[in-house]
Amino acid sequence: MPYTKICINLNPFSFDFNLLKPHIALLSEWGFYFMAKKRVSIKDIAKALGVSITTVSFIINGKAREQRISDEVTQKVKKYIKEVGYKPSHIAQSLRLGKSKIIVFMAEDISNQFFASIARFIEERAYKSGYKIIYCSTDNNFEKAKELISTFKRRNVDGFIITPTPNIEESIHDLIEEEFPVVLFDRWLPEVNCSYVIVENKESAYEATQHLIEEGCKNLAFVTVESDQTQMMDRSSGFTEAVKESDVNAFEFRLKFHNLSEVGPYEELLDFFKSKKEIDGVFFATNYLAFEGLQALDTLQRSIPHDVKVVSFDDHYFFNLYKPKITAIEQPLELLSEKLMETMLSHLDELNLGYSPVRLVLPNKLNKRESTEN
Amino acid sequence: MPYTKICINLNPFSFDFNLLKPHIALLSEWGFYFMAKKRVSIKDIAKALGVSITTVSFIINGKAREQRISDEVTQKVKKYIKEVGYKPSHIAQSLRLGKSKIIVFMAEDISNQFFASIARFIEERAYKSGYKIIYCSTDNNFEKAKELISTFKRRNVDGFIITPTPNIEESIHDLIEEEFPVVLFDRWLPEVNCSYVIVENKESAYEATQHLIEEGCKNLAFVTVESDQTQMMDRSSGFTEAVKESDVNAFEFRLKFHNLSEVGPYEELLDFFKSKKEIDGVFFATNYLAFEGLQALDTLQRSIPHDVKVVSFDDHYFFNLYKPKITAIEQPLELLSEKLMETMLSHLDELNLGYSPVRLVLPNKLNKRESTEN
DNA sequence: CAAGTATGCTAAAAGGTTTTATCTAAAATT
DNA sequence: AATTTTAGATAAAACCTTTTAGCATACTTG
Repeated sequence: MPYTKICINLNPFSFDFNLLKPHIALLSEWGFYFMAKKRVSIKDIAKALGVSITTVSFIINGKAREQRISDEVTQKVKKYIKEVGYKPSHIAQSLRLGKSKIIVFMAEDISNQFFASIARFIEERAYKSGYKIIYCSTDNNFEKAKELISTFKRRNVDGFIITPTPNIEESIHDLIEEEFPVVLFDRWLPEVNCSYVIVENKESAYEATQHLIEEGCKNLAFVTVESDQTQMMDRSSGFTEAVKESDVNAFEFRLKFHNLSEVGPYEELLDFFKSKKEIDGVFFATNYLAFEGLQALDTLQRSIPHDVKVVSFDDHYFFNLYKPKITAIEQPLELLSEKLMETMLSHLDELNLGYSPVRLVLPNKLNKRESTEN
Repeated sequence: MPYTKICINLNPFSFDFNLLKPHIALLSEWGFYFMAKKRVSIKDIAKALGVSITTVSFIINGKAREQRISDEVTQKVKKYIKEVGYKPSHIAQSLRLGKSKIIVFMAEDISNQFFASIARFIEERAYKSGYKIIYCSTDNNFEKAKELISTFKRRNVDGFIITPTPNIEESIHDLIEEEFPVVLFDRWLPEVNCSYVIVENKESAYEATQHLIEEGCKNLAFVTVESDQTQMMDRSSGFTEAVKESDVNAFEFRLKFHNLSEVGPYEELLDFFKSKKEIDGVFFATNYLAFEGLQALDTLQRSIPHDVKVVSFDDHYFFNLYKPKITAIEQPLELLSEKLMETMLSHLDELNLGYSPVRLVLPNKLNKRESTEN
């Protein structure tokens, strides 16, 4: 909201607009333009009403009684504020109070359904508490995340909700050292003493794998991406553990990291399934992999669940729509978001009280679907 | 980033930490805590280097030469800044300059794939230009949107990107009057002279309907929601026009607005399709409706594309994955976001130059898929 | 009646920038 | 020699709040 530097302050009670008209006309001819409405500040209110800034501020902040401002003055000020529609400048408050009431939400990719859903829940909760959310996507790229963290520090954001990228430990550590509230999610950093909210990756992977085994699979595949982040490691070890406990064969297939220009995961998976004809059960470590894998299996005419049984981590609307329906591990999105914000807000409340991290691991739900064979 | 009020400023060049140790120990015993690192301000730099704040500011902002600051001083300051890792406070800058470098993205629902994708593209573009994005979801609710706009005004956001809700005209009008840059998308407001970026709803609906007719459909259904917003009206009129030009029957089915608690669209659609057995072609006005409709058709055992041919507005990853693949109108998400930000940034540049709205209507792409009958 | 307390309000500092106007000393021009 | 220009820097205002400390005046209290 820009306004010209030449600014005529008008007392709305004592001014005759007609006096001004010829001057405005002249100014307009000179190429100036006239701002009818300058944003009114606390100072303007004080001046207009002949009281001090302090008084107005106290009244605005509900401290009138406490500060022994007379009812008469209080009413006068309140009335005027309503009249001119005054709203305090959030920026000035931020500067004064050192709080911006902004939380940053650093997702891996905000357009991904999982993160977008969480974004929605978080937004809801944050706005209720007077916080706004700035989002950004790290692409799981360390450099980018580091850069983002640094620019957000400058913005005096009040807290960080982050899906940590690889190698980000030091930046997170610094953040905590500087007393920024930080909550990680989806994955965590064993080397950093930081709050996080994650799900039972290992347990659910174990359960899902067992499910495949119970369904009679003998040759299991675990399809994942090249990553040593906790969520992937845990899913992997859940799978491995379940496999060890029974006498089935297991294959682990790690997709290379993909740039969009390279050959896609679909082709890679096609090759993989072609080369392992014996596979009769697949565990996809993410739903994205599952979507690609399902296409590959379809191309190869392996029917689900007859020839191959499939389970995916991270449920999706489509797994229920797809024919056949696909069994998947559902993460408790709403609860997760709820806990994320709860943790964040409690950290924000307890600033100065020292840092005691909260670590939450939430249970998932295995939605078994292949029995519902339509 | 809080710090205690008792703050000992240390000149990092001339202080011996050992001198301080016993005092810190004592303070700690008293319950104080010690901040190793206070955020350094421009003032600290000036004091430490024995120059004025102005000088430092000029150097930081690349105006050293212009303001005839000697190279000697410039180098000294720059070196020191690098040493202490000084970064200007964005809040203070915002206050001073009246710009927050924040754009707000008001979507109908940020967790919806369409909006989430746009959010991602917009983010990319914004960050490149030094802007951050705050998002929020209006739920297409007028009250909520109005409230959000008002709180964002206080935040001195620099611009608004909005999917307008019904009845929001006045708020948008006020926003423009107050010289906030505003760009609408997905739909627009005929009564407000405001920039927007939308797609060719009518043209594409016409084309898609024609496609159904060409494929031999004789009894067409148009499935939409109760809404008089432009995007829906245009899709509807595109359908109607195509129908009029040929001799097919047409049914328009408008779903009631749903609260989550009510009976779902699935049941409603089931009833609809049951009652109109002659329908052999369906145009869904949104992909959400299509997903629900596909399930209903599946339940009724109407095979696609044999018994019924289907087209949906707004393409989706899943339409390509579904069996059979579903024909859909693909909106140019990336281009749309690109134009959205381009418009916004140009408005931000041209502030003060008066308001000349930009109106863009982008073409879609009809992805015909039922021929690919796998 | 002196001392203390309650009442009603305000001045001024602080928070961190940017920018305008100004200042001094030296150099260049009359 | 007197005047103007330039180089090199700076003081202070402005952006808009919140909050601490304090100032009169009027009322209690011992």
